[in-house]
Amino acid sequence: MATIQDVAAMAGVSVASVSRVMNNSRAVQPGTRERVERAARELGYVPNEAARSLKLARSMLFACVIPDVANPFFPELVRGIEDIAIGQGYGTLLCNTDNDPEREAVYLNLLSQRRIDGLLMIPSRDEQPPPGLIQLQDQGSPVVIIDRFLEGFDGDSIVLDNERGGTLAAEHLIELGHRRIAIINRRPDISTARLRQKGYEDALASAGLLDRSLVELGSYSFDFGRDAARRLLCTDDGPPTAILAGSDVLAIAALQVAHELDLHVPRDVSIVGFDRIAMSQLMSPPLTTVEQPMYEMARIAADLLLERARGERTGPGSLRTLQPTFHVGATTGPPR
Amino acid sequence: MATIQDVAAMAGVSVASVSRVMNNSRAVQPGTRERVERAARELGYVPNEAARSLKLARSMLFACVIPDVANPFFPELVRGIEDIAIGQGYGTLLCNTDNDPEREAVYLNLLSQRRIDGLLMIPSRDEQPPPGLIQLQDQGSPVVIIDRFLEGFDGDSIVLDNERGGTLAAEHLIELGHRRIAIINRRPDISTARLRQKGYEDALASAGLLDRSLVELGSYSFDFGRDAARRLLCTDDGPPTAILAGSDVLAIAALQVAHELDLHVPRDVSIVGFDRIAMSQLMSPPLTTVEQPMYEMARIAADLLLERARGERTGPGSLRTLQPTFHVGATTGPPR
DNA sequence: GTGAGCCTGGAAATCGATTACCGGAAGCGG
DNA sequence: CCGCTTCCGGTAATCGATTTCCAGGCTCAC
Repeated sequence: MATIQDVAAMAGVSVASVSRVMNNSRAVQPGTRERVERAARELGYVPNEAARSLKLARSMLFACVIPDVANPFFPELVRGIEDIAIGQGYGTLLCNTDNDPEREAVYLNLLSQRRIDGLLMIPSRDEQPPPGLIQLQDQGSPVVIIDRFLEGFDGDSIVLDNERGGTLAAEHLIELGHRRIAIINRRPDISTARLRQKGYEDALASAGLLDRSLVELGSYSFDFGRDAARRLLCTDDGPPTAILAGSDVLAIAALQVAHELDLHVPRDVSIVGFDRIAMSQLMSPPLTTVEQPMYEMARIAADLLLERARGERTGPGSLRTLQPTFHVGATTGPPR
Repeated sequence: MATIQDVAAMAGVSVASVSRVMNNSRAVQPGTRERVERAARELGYVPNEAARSLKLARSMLFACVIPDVANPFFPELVRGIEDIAIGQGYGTLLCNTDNDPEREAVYLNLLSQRRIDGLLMIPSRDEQPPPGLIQLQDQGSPVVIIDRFLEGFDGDSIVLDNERGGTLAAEHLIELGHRRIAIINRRPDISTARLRQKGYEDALASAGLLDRSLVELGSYSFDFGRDAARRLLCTDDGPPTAILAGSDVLAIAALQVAHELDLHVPRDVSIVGFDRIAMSQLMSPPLTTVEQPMYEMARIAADLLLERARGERTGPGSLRTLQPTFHVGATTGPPR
């Protein structure tokens, strides 16, 4: 591997000149520049980023800590940050936590060692920042928490107005004339589920339609969605005419169950999702759902990280709340 | 930020001892170890990975270069390599090329600078290795090409027996009694499409069923799938009773079109996909498809990278071909 | 008692870049 | 022609770790 020394020797100049040519950091005589560039080319010189990082005390690395890239909800987020990062010469480290605090801790430690210049994270828990996060912040790495609300976190956050999203979804069904509206949602252990639930319940309650026997709380998993939908739809005493699902994955599970029971959607049962993952629009029929603009959120986050990494932005963290957009697809209609 | 010097000073020992304690690289008196560990803890010392990388001439970094994480086909791959990598203390850099050779080149250059210890890649073209790839290999970074066959590449490759997969899919439909079988596939500009196509055509031809007017070649995109399916199914002169789709995304598009045309699947038309992406099994009905075990392929690739990175494996590249598994879902049945 | 061998710890070189500082040459106004 | 500034190149310190080499002390067998 050719080093800056080799290039300097071949070009007959000092390493300082080579560095200046490579980084355009100071004026250099055209002749010198020419010789350096030729030497670099001939030797196939590629600057060693580890050495640069060490000297410059920055890694040119962002990290994205999320539960699981294979979950259809997250890839857009990764794309968003990655697109911005590469445009500015930053690499992006991907970390899947599986919502496991231990695995998360391992990653945060790894990122600490690497002195990353920015972290975009969806925390596995939302009670309090994990120790690794605090450490990273103490080191001076900017952190943006996205999607979930993290209790006691001191940094930038970007979230969706989940409560409003829940309200929009519920009101849509109420306006269509539904009276028996079920809810399938994750148990309220994370902020997104909690707030969406509040949105649903408040809207239903103020229309006098809240029926606790039609509420199924569990996880965001496909399997829970299937189980819950089966319980709701297989009942004898009047199944619901509509289902509010706390995520698109839950909605898709419900849709599958409806198909299996030979129920027509939306004639026999209306279904509303939440998130608007890409997949929800590729299905047939396309899902009525509340959009959470993940790509956009990631871009905003990446810009925040950049500004802080460059010192263009200082001071306390900010909380930015985006408004959801409601999209009427083909899985909702008036009840029979 | 505390450095190894600070820890040494606080513990009253030399930096060598601190390093030895942190890395367990040589015996150290229990008393010394104790003092070092206490000092490290109190100072919140985190070793600087850039300095280690520089000295040790290794980055503890793998990279994964793929077209797009947001494409449902790739996340499993990323998960696979990431799971192995973190288990061995390696980080994973994610690079989305969008199949754009220029963006790919930018990334390969970035990875060169970082002296990554291993690269798992799906090349944007398969004619010949891009210059950046050669450079990376010259640097000594092991490279594994996955999924596609890269002409003239000198390294390890892992591919599926796509031709066999195509044959399996076609034979399934032939055995069910279909006579008018259409094909929707990507144009044969990359090896996967080419070989799958060959598998389809050979099987159909040897049954005397190949009908070129029922072959639609374009891209793997959802939109092309819709257009092609519409052309095939909206015709007056006897639409096909079955469709072989070159990917699950194309199959899902065809399924959507069939629904829109009020055609029942599989009664009116059978559909077979390829890849078995997670989504294909969440739909209703679940897709009949050829499985390409992406997670498994990624794990094998990661193991190869590790072995080469550690010098446990040397010598010329190998080509490993995995056999596809055929899964009968609910989108195929006998023709009417 | 003594030399060989082991154990432990420290001093210093090293990895490959960046850049502060220095100095010589050239330009230039008076 | 002199002194000041500007331009450009080089020398060497520096970032924060690892590791080689060396030395002192101890054990132990003979």
